[in-house]
Amino acid sequence: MAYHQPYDPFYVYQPHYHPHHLPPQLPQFADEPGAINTLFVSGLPNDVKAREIHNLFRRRYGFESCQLKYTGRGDQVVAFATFTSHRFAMAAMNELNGVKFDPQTGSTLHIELARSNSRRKERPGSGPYVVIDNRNKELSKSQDDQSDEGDSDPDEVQEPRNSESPKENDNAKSEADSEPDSKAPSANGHLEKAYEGGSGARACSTLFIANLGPNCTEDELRQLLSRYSGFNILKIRARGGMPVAFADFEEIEQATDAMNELQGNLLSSSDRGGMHIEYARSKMRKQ
DNA sequence: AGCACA
Repeated sequence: MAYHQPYDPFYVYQPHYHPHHLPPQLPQFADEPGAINTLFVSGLPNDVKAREIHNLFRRRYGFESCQLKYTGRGDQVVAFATFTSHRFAMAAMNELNGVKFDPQTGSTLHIELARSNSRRKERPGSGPYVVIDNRNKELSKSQDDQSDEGDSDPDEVQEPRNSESPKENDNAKSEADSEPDSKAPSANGHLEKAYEGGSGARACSTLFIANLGPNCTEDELRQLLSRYSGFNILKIRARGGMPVAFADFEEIEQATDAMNELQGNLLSSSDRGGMHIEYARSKMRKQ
C-alpha cells in the first residue's frame, strides 16, 4: 500500500503554479532558431546522481537529453535538460520548478531556462549519462569562497566541451533507482518513446481545465481559448459541483502552448484562484 | 484535486 509521497519529483503531476495575467496578445515565441530548449536546474542535493536527473526528465514530453555538472564551487551540482523545442522545455519547467526533490534535506528544485542551449547531445557511444566534473580542475584560483549559498545562481551555462577525461571516477553508481524500467537509453537518441508510462501526465491534444468558478460559462472560456492556434472544441461539464472543461486542439504542441500560457490565469468568473490545466487523460472524441 | 464523450 505504499502511496506516493506528494512531493516525489519523479511523480509530479500537479506542481506549483505561478499565476500571472494573460498578456493582451498572443506571445508567439514558437521555435525560432535560437530559441532556448534547455533548462538549467539548481537546488539539487550535492549527492545527486546523473541517473536521477535522467529519471526526473525522461518522461517529460519532448525530452532529449540531460547532463549533470559538478561546478567545482564547493559541492555545488547543477544539471541541464534539453528538449526538442522551447515549448516542451517550458512545459517541463512549469511542472517541476519548485518541487521538493529530496524529502530528507528538503531541497527544492529551481528550474529556469538555460542561458544557452546544450550542444552536447546524448551519444550512444559515450555512455548513458553525461557528467561534467569540474571538482578537481581547481586552477590557481582556488579560493573556497562560500557565501554563495542559496539556490539561484546559474554560473556557468556555457557550452560544455569534451570532458571525457579519465579523471572522472565515482559517478552514477549504486543508489537505489526510483524508476523500475530505467535501463540505459540505448541507441535511440530520439524522442519516439519519450513520455509514456503510467505515472505522470501524458501529453494529449485535449486539455483538462479545473479550478473554475461556479459561474464560469462556456462562452467565457471559449472566447479565451479561441485566441490560441489549433483550438478546436470546448466542453464544460459540472459533475457534482464545480465545473470542469475539456478543450481540444489540433496538435499536442498547440495544446501545450495554450496550457503553458493560460496556466494559473484568472477568469472573470474565477473565485478560487486561477485555472488548473492539465493534459486530459484521453483525447476528446470526434463527433 | 476535480477527466467526458465513445
